[in-house]
Parts: sequence; structure tokens; C-alpha cells
Amino acid sequence: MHISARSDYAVRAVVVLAAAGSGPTKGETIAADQHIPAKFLEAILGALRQAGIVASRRGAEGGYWLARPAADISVADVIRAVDGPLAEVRGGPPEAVTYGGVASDLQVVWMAVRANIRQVLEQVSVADIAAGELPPHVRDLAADPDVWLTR
Amino acid sequence: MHISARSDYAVRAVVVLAAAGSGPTKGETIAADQHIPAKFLEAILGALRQAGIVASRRGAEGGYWLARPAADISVADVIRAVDGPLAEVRGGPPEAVTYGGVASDLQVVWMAVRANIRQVLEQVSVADIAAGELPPHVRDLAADPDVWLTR
DNA sequence: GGCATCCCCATCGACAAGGTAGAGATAACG
DNA sequence: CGTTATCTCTACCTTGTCGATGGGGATGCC
Repeated sequence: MHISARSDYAVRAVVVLAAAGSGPTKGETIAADQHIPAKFLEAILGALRQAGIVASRRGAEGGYWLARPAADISVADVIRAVDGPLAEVRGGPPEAVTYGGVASDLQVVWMAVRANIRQVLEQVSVADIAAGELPPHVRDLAADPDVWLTR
Repeated sequence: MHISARSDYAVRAVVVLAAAGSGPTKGETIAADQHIPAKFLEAILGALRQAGIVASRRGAEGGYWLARPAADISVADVIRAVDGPLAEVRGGPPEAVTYGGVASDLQVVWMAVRANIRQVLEQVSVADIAAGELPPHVRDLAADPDVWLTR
């Protein structure tokens, strides 16, 4: 899977905004709170703004805030805004690949993987993370000790 | 997630070998059957050999075959052999990242994602794909029409 | 006007992805 | 023994992305 630094930073920034409430929060403040390079975060917040996830204002007393309720912003929304589609096969959507002969069922496997990724990322909102209250089925998945083995 | 060409090619090659039975199959034959660049496939098969997934013999009548029963080789095994860990966060294992303050539950989300990826890739063997008989819970995941939407 | 903050553009080094080329080792077979 | 077929190894190439930085411009509050 490889969650990029961009996606990781983006989700954390949005979670900070979810916890901050309605007033504007400075980019520098978010960067310092989450130990993210300030200029890099700026570019990420720009992408989030263009995607309609955050809003912003310049000047003194400026900053960023959420453009819609935190409960309506999923982790998947944030990742797609900064890094594109969640799951791809050879640079394209998995439903576009076609396999010949004996490997034809491989596409079904890729689709199942994407379905399972979505099942987590689309059902966790940034409000859930900010409040520390994840959906039960997500917490259950991570509760299995096997999951924490590096393998 | 981004399944690389390497992983895609590797899984398909191993599925071909699973379907081919016990005799050696030439690299060129696999490449032609699955439309994979021959020299690139060679490098991939080398990695699979070092991982103990395939065995090989040089010279006339040489080729590649599976080093162990096809039912004992999961898709996850193949991907790890050619591309390393299935899921990483910023270049490291998700259990290694640590988040401060309000984002601390984000790690649990990443762990849940990895758990769900593993649930598919570790439970599908190359024998399953070659035979066209995927485990029921995998086929069920891909049966949902929502999954085929690009989003 | 002055200051704080976001906004845009350009660039950078490091690395990986995907693919190619060619020479060398080794096994079967006549 | 020599020839041919095949894997094996090393090296290289091109293109793109990732993570990050710097500088100036636009904008908004006081």
C-alpha cells in the first residue's frame, strides 16, 4: 500500500483542524503541533483547499478551517485529494486491467483488495479520529495481535 | 495501494507455473503467454527464485517451475518477494509510526487497513487463481457492484 | 501604511520504476 | 567435444515521483 508522507501529513492536518473548532488556525501552528515541514504542509493545504475540504483566509488573523463538518470528511476523501486514487494496478484503475487465460481471476483479487481498503478508509471520518472514537469494526480489525506482527 | 507492474507480472508468472504442472517452463513462454517484456520478467523470476518460490535449471530443456505446492504460495508471498512489505507508512512499518496529541488514533486506522489487505492477499493462493476457485469471502467482496465504481 | 499570512512558481537531490543490452555460466544432446 | 538453448549477472538508461526548500507576490486586518 505505501501511505505517502503527503497523505499522512494531510490527514493529521485535517484532524488538527477538526479538533480546533470553527476559528482559523495558522499553517505554522499545525506544522509545529504535528512536526510537519511548514512549507511542505502549505502545499498540501493548498490541495485540500482546491478539493473543497478546507477553506482559508490570508492576512493577519488568517489561517485554515474545515470547509464542511468533520463528520462528513472521511480519511479516503483526504487521501484522494492529495494523492489521487486509493488503489491502482500498474498506474490505472483495477477495473481497467484485463488478463488473458489462466490469470483472468487475478482482477477479482485486486478488486477485493480495493473493496477492503475502502471499507476502512471511507468509514472513518476525521471527527472519529479527533474524538478518539473509531467505528467498532475498525477497532476490532486492529485489535487482533497478529496484525501487529511485522511479517 | 498501487500494485506495481513488478508485482502484477510476478503473480501472473507464478500462476502460469501453477497451471503448467511439474515440468520446467521457459521464461520466454511465460512472457509470450502473458505479454510481459521478456528481459524484465527474467529479473522478476530471479527474485522469486531467491525467495524460494520458484526453482530453475539452465541450458536446453531448462526453465522455471514452482519450488513448493501452488496451494502453499499466497499472493502476499509473491508480492513480498518482489516488492517488499505489503503496506507501509512513510517508508516504514505502520506499527513503527507514533503520533502526538489529537492524531494518536490514526495509527489504529493504518493498522486496520493493513489487516484488511492481508486478509485478502494472504488467503488467496496461486492455485486458487489458476483453478478459478477463489475463497468465497474474496469473491463476495468483489461481487458488490459498488466496488466496480471508479469513485 | 505596516504587518501577518496565505498563495504561487520554480527548483533541487535522491530515488524508484520500467525497461534494455550484452556477456557469461551451465545443462542437454548429437 | 562442440553446439545450442537457456538461465544468470552486471550494468545502464530514461522518465517520473517524492519530499522538501526558497523567494516573491497577493491579500486581508489593524
